Amino acid sequence: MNYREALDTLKRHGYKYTGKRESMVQLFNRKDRYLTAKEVLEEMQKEYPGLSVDTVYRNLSLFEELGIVEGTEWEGERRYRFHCGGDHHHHHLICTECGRTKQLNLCPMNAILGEPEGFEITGHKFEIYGTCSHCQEQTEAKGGS
Amino acid sequence: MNYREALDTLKRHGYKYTGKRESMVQLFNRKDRYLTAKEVLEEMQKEYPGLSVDTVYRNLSLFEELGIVEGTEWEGERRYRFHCGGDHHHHHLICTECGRTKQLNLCPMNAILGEPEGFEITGHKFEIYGTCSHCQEQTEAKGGS
DNA sequence: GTGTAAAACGTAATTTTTACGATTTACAAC
DNA sequence: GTTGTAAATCGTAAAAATTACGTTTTACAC
Repeated sequence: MNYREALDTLKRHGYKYTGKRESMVQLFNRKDRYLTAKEVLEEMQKEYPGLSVDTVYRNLSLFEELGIVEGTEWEGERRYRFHCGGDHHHHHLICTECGRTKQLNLCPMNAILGEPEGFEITGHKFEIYGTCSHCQEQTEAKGGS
Repeated sequence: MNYREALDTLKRHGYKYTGKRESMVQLFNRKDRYLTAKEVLEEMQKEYPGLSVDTVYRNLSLFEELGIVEGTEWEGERRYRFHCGGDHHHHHLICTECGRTKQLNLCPMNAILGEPEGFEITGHKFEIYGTCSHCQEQTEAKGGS
């Protein structure tokens, strides 16, 4: 997903092209990582001071529905990032400090064929959590002697 | 994990053996599936009408820390189930309707060796969501012609 | 330019989780 | 068995995340 694709997706589905939606798309394009609703709100309020939380949550849901962003949750909060990788299915290494990700070209579901009996699969989640090199450096710098 | 093991774990770590903790252990032992804090609260309030939410959350955290229960989250809520499988690492098929699980003897982390560069792994999550046979029947019964 | 449905505002309600001073209780020592 | 004490629980409130909704504003088709 890129900037133009995202706005095209909105148009194609008949949604209006507002400054706030453009701003949100730009935000996700700029920050290439998972963001919480709160982070999105705060970032966007720099440009739109009186921005309503309703607008953020509503558009986050819409964007996820349209595949503009992909959502997940960890540590009790829902998080979103620009939908990467086009159509090819993948998973992520996720830095729990900053939300940055690395793509994983491996899906464990390939090994599941025929496994479950009497269980209708509707989805799956495979995520590896940790600390990215960037955040490791930051921690070392702080804690260093 | 079983009933006696759970109480032994509490004793061994010097925690007090209260009626409420026993009741919670029994609850998880009885319901062999993921429960939300709210469900735990409501079930336990049948036996202890004035039960405080503080007690539930505090003990859920403690139980998870001691390995008596294992926690996860989906659909915006934290959930807990009796810790199964002793020491051998495993994952679950999870019914998102009722929280019942099936054990999966497969861990995708085996395929990751050497994969991530400059990324310190601290945890991972692999869960398959769906509808168990029990809940499929219920839906069919309701929606059936 | 106008009309209209969609979007956003402003604010409050809901829901989940955490916090904390006061009270009660488990349990060890006597 | 009684007693002392730290831990556990209560009762309630605060905090945090999310959802809801009537009103106002705005994008955009005509």
